[in-house]
Amino acid sequence: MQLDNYTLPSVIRSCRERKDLVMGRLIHDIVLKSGLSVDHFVCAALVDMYAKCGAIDDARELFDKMSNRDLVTWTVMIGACGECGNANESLVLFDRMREEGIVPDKVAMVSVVHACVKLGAMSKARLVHEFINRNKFPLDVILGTALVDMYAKCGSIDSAREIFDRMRRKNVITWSAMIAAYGYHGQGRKALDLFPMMLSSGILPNKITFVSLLYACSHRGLTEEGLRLFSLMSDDYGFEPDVKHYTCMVDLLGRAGRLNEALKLIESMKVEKDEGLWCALLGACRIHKNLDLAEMAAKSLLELQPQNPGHYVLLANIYANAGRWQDMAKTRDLMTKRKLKKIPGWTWIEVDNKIYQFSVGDRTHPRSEEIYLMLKTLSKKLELAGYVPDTNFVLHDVAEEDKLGILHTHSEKLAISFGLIATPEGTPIRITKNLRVCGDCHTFTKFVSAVTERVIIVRDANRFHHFEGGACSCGDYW
DNA sequence: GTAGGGTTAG
Repeated sequence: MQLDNYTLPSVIRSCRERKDLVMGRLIHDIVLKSGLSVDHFVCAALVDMYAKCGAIDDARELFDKMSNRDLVTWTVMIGACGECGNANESLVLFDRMREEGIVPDKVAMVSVVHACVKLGAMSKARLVHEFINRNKFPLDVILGTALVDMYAKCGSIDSAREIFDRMRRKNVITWSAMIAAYGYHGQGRKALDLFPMMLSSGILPNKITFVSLLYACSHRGLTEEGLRLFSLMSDDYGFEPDVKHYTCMVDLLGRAGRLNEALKLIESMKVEKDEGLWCALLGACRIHKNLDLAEMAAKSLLELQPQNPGHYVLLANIYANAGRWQDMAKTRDLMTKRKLKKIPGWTWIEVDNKIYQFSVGDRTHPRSEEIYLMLKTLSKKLELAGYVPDTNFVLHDVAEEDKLGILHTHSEKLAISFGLIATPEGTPIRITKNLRVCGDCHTFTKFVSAVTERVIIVRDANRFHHFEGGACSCGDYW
């Protein structure tokens, strides 16, 4: 039989679902020979298939070659850019789409909202929200949930809650998103308070709801509550814990210093252990300086994932904190031998709707002189207030003096200094980091919030930190 | 009769 514009998209969708790029390319060849390569449905399906299989360049090439792109194809491409780490491009595409006269619908807006989530850029988030309001898009449960997630991940838990409260219809995903949001903003109590509210509104939790609840407990040190929920999950709801639930529990017990119980729990597991689980245990060993257990966790971790430089850095930091310099050097050598490099840290800050990016020791910013001057003045004030730089967080083979220099110019310190000179006094400073914030920068930022009387909101790779008056919302649990 | 959308650990 002849293939047509109905059969081909279905076949292409199967390739997408199975992430079968080889088959996908084969079908693409068939499309080219079939004469259907100008069909909307076929093309959109191909772009989507390439994007979801991680072949973003192929998706883009095909997209650029299309002569008449319709709304769905634009939406697919906008979503693909956001997903593959180029959320900025998503927003650029969104503008271009409208310039070409294509009117977005609510599904397109979800992809745009999602790009803002990835960017973590509050001013963009507000603009997109205004656009949604101006064009009177009804907040259905999916677009509403996306907005809740967007505001939370851009740093405003209050705006997220406002949207949440205004949503007429909420489902389990909406509730879970809000619970998770309180969790990563360090407001564990509020996360837990939502649970009975959710139940009384007739919504049943799923396994993800429980991950979010347990996460909220571990990040606030709510140990007993977490243990109760963990039992409740299987006893009352019949959910067998998966590795994510165990990871939250290891984190919960580990942070609380109950490392032996954490280890016992791991040993009792019937599901497969993954690197995240060992990471949680290793992180707890760092906090509580348990070197023996750290080495055991690190061994399992590096067996499972020998190519992740972050694991070596974490272990090396643990050794450094314990003054075990030889072991630290060994860990670093192992990294070199395996040709691994520490992932460079980046920090972003938005000022006047523009995003500025900093790396360690960065001098590319046009106001570099002023930034470094601010950093210098600031450091003097902080030291008078009692701040002592912790050079254990520098993993370079350099003399102590140089270490200070490197630590001093970590990307988050530069971004904060820029924030201080480029925004009005008293306004909050929001920054985003691609890695976890380092211990020294965490202390530094606490002092800055006290000395400058600014609220500083930091989104790192894991969670949010709200610094105010010399303290952090994470309660130093991070 | 065909395509695009939201939540989760470390």
